[in-house]
Amino acid sequence: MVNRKEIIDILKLRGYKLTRQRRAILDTITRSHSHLAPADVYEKVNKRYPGIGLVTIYRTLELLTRLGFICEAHSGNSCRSYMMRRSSGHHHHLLCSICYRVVDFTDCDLRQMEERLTRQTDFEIDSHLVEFVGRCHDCRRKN
Amino acid sequence: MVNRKEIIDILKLRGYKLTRQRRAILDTITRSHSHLAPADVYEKVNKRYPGIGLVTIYRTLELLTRLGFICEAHSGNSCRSYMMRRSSGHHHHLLCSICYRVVDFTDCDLRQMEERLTRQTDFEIDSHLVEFVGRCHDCRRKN
DNA sequence: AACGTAAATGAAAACGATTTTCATTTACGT
DNA sequence: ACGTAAATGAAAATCGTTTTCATTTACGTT
Repeated sequence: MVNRKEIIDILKLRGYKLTRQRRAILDTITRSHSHLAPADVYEKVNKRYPGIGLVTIYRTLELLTRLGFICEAHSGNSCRSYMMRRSSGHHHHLLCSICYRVVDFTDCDLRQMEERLTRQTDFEIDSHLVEFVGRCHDCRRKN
Repeated sequence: MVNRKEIIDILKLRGYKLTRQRRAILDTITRSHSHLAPADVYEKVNKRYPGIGLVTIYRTLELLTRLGFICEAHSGNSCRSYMMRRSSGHHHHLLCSICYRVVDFTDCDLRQMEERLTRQTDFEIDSHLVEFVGRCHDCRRKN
């Protein structure tokens, strides 16, 4: 996983300014282990660093996604929620539907499936989307 | 796959009225082999059956989803696009990113993956989302 | 075949999420 | 400390979706 320090270095390197707002958003997303919709990020950020606009949240999320530091989830929360990219390479997510916690996993057997599908359908497969949704240990115990 | 006739019978049976609009929308979705965002459905429907409102499209898509006749795609087109449910049981989609064609596949090895993840993370897994995105034979040839 | 009724529709308004615009502020190299 | 281009915030615009409500329609009953 890329840590906050490294991200800041890369931002500098690429000529992006290190603003109070970007620090705050990075800090918040790094700290959280959930997948967060833009509005969630806004709320969380403003608790610790008041006065940061929603527009800036959107712009920063867009930037961090473009640079590959965060990635999207499709199931659960909202159809467009973000979380830190913890594993740098090819990986997928396991989402808790109660606390929005995210667990990454990298070892997927989909290559075989992909090859089989390519053979059977003559598609040239470019990408795949895999997410598991469940309830984590802690949330199950609380219910 | 459930055909148009069967769907109409089930609608009647459950007390839903068979309106011009519902017929038109069913006809259009059944005919198409792509995944369609609500706006796409609206456009297609109105080519053949003019004068059907977008609101009705939304309501009918909601109904057909609730009854399980159509299902959603998350990748590609829009984060919320619909297509006929062709296989009735557990299945997944392979989407063409150019013509929006959809191919269903049922045999996935995810049970094993699910079990492994359950063991490793102590999540109780409720569902999974799997989609492959690629370019189909025809679209590749055209480029 | 006409009637009555509840359900379905359409138009407009409301709504929520996201994007654009533009004037002001800020980070950072000089 | 200064200058400049980039970043921000507030407001407006835009887009997709939902709600409201008056009108229309499908369909069971006479």
